[in-house]
Amino acid sequence: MQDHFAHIQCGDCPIRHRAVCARCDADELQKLEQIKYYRSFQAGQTIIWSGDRMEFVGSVVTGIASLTQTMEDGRRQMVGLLLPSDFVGRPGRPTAAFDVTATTDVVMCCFRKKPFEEMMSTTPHIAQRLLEMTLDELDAAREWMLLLGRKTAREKIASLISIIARRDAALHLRKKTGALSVDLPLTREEMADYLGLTLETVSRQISALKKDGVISLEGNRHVQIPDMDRLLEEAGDDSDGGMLV
Amino acid sequence: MQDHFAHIQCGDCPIRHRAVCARCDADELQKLEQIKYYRSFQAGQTIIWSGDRMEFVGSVVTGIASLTQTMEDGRRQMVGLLLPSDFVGRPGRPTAAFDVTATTDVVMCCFRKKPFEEMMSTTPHIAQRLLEMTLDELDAAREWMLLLGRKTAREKIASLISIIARRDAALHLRKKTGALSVDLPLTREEMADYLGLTLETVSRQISALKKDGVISLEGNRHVQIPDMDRLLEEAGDDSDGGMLV
DNA sequence: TTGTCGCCTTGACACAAATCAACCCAGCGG
DNA sequence: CCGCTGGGTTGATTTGTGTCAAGGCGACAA
Repeated sequence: MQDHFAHIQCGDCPIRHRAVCARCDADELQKLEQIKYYRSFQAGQTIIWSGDRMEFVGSVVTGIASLTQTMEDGRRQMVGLLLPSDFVGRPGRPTAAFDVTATTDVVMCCFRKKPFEEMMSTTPHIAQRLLEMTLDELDAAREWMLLLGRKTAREKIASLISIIARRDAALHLRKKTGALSVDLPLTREEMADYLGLTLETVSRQISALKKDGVISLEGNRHVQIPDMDRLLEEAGDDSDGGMLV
Repeated sequence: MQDHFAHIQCGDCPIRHRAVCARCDADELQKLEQIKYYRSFQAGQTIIWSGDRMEFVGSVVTGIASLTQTMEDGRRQMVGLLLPSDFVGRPGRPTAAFDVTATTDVVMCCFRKKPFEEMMSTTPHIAQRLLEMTLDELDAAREWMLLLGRKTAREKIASLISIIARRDAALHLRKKTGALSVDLPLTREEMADYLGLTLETVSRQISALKKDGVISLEGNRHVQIPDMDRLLEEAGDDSDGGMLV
């Protein structure tokens, strides 16, 4: 990925925080150590409610969390998927704008918000780093708007699978050639909420892609991708670069 | 609006740049004056092509511009609407991610990118300001994802009208009580591209809302809103706060 | 073993929105 | 005056997804 993803490991934390980048010096890292703590959440547990006062910012260390929005009548839309190393929080904002839910068991590395914000105002490159990350998220959200507004159900499914495959590959630093396989970290219903579909349509389209040989399944969750280019073509994706989920 | 929208006028520029806020001192403003210039665009003209190298950042001064994405087969999705005072550009990024098109005649106040970025790295509050603005845009994009993924055509139209009314009211500092009226700055087709619909559906739903007395029309573009709460109810909107377009 | 539960699949049918098509109207230039 | 063009409306029909309903499968507990 691009150089702006350069990041280093933060103390004894097993993941690399993208917000705490290689530009941080030893002093800064030590300050971060002092305000950091870990929190665990069980699958299904709500990490943050929309509108809640947030007392921390942080990164996902292990597990998957999702950002969702719900209408009064129960219609739900997932607006973001948080994978390990993804940043959570809104520096400079007192409250959360969306629900954050643990999809699997989740461990988060949190920084107390107040001191983190103080660091931000004295350490200009942290604000710049966060700005870059937020711009990436904004691009991703806008890409997703194209998917939600204009793609067919089949294209939506193909897009989702290829994006998870890409993120997965980036995370595990696997090579991108040959046959890939991915574990879908979401239930059919969660995929539906992400894609603006119903779970039945998701199921049907996955079956259709399987029947047409675009993917093959092993169990319900494990997907093999014999030909990534074919999948991308099904996704209707011209831009196969840069997209974050 | 919230205090983070606090902003001051920049030199002789007729609008207030939200990125150049009250925290800027005289020195900083003078630096900005030196790197600023104006550009005009005609309605329909493309301001920036996706992928182009961008040599400036700036704000819309007058007119309306739109951020769009197009698939190879021509399907289009508008991913943002840029009204006067909205910021354009991606500090820290060399290229544009989406097409920017002038919907009406547009005047932009631009800052040369390189010196602007240099100012950013020496003036921490500008990066923080931009981070806050980008977080707002991200929230708006995510709200729009709910609209695109889960709302009906009727709800989409009602949402669009109420959002334009709100932005308009904020811009002109009108009071929000009593009957409102708004000019739709978009053609039916542009609305369709924004809402993930076809222009025929847009037209039909506007007619339906008119028939049901939720809005009334004067010409094609001018909308009166007898009862804003009724419109918000039609929009299925719980959160009537904060949303930017 | 049997029952239950969560997750998933598949079928039949309904319906909202897309598609295709005709037409209206205002503005404008010749 | 005319015809033309761009934007907008409305109708008829098709179609992609949603909705409702039944059932499969694996995990787990009694």
